[in-house]
Amino acid sequence: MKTTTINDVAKQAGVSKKTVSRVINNEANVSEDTRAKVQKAIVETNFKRNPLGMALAKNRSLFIALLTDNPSPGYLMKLQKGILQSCTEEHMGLFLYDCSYNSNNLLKEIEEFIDNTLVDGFVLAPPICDKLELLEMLNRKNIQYIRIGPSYKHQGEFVGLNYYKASYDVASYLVRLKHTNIGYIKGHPDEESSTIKENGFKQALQDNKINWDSRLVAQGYYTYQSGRDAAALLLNNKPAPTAIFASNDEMAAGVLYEAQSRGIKVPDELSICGIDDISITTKVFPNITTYRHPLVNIGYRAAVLLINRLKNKQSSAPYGDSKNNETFDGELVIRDSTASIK
Amino acid sequence: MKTTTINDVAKQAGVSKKTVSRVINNEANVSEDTRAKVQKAIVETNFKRNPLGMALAKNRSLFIALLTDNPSPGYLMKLQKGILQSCTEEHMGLFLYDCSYNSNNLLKEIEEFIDNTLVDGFVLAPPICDKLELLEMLNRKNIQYIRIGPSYKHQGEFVGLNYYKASYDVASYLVRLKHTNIGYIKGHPDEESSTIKENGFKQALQDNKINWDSRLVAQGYYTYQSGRDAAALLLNNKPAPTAIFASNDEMAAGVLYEAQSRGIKVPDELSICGIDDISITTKVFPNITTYRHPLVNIGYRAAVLLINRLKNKQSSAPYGDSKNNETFDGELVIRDSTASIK
DNA sequence: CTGAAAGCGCTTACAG
DNA sequence: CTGAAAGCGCTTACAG
Repeated sequence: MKTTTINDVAKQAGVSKKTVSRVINNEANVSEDTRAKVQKAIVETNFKRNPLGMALAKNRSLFIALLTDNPSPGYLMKLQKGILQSCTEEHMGLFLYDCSYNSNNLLKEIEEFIDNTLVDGFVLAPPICDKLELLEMLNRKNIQYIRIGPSYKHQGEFVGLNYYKASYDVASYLVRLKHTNIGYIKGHPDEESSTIKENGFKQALQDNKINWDSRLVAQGYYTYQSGRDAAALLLNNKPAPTAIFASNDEMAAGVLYEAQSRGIKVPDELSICGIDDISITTKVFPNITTYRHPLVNIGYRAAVLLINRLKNKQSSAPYGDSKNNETFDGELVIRDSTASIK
Repeated sequence: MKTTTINDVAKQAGVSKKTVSRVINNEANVSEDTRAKVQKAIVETNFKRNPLGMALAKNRSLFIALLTDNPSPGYLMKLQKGILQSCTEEHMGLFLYDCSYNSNNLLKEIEEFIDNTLVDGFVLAPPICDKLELLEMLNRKNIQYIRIGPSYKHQGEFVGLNYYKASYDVASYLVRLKHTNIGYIKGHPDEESSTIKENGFKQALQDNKINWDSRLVAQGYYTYQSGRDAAALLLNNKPAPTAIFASNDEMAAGVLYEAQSRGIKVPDELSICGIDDISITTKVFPNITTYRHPLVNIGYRAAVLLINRLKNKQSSAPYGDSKNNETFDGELVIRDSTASIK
């Protein structure tokens, strides 16, 4: 099955292939007449531009990749879904690359990946989006990227989640339920988001005149197991907290398990909240109250911004230092894992 | 940063670029002497073959893609992880494409994806791997693929899971726990695996002289919600089943939720089992007894087989009709959602 | 506004 | 065993 090339279109339209190239790239300086002729020929010959030809000539593939470090599956799935959707709309393929945050030769591995696939854009998911050496390497190699996460040391563009509002709102909600003895499980110490969420939590306490008690704070790492472990610690307090706020859902699920394995009734004896609204929150019993981040949308927008940037760069349209950042708000989602103090 | 090309290597080694090409493709007919010279030059110039150049010349990208229909996230994540691992080892990129099984123009969309990315190989996950029109289209376009799932109408190669053994073993285990009133939730009616699992279940009942009771069988669709719905139906039976065997974990999690929301104690009043061993089974309380399929391994092997095939085809090595199928066994994993009848 | 030439990095087909 | 030529499908840089 011979595919039709730019040459076939040129012949059919009676123009040079350069002119065809102009049309498919939407360049200026083509008379309306010939443009129409070419477009007609494109349809007639069922022409599709071969991306490899373009990539080789331009030295840019327009392929993008999602770089992850295998965080919570539910989080990743939603993000991935949005990114994929945008890529499909833009007729682009999405590469996947799963790396290891702590690998010693992380940078080398990623450079190799770039060489092997010739991607020229990355969507960086947390926690990899906060890895400064990586961002610097990408800058050096002139590989475009967009970060999923809050602004970080002024590197690159980002699509942000409003982590502060998330934790502030969740904490305030728990206070409205008359909880004052609230355990808090922090996120991974290396991630920007952890600090921001903690600040939101503290501020909510302060605004409600509740004292901050360090015995009610436990270190987590955004993983299920770390949520369990932290809950075990917090629940050993006397008196035990009446609510535990885990700074992501993956940990909240761990808290729920730990509570249930100790025979603690949720929400009657313990309220539990998370952040993100990943799928597991509606699969466990009881469903977990959380703060919904529009992750699918966030992934979608991140990919759109990245792809637009690549395309603009290609057509040498103005692309200054103006950053196209977007920050998404979310909303509190009240479910069955929280109840008010009687 | 100018990258070094085959020409640079040729110059450095004092040979023609064709000879360099021979060396990097491991072709015969190169004297050991020049091969060594070229290899030395490759190292010295830090040469990396540009995949786009090769792809354009050969009209094959060696890129592969994972084609999914967004099944249970946990299932997909494990599969993806294995595939990714193999791709990384082989220095290949993995494209992702999420399609909609029921889309009217599924085939057209996939053809477009192929045109846009020039992938020349697919890993087909269930349920998409059982879509005959798709397989035929891929055959026609001469796109290689490997299916994750049992043999199906003699199409293509596959990496199979032993579904029969899975359900036979789980059912037998429930019988050993003295359950005789066992509810069964079938898989999606369009998927081969559903029939095979049901056969395994029936055979186990028969071998243990337990009568098959159609009121104890409910239709599921491999989704969480369908598991809940089916459980609701089954639990309305009088007497209610003492165990429910869902033919995948996603549904088993739904069963657990439904039971708990009715105040039914698991495992004391109801035992629950699934199949697959996806991550949710160890995140809910109680952890769910299941049959572990080595999904990471399965994904890994599938990608290895596919990539080898592509490479062999490329080097025109013998590639007959000999199929390289592999079938993986799994193992029963007993956890806390099952108990014996007193 | 349009096109002929040269080139991106590699391979195939052929000649020696 | 080795290489010069032509080509994969597209674009850039230039000329008109």
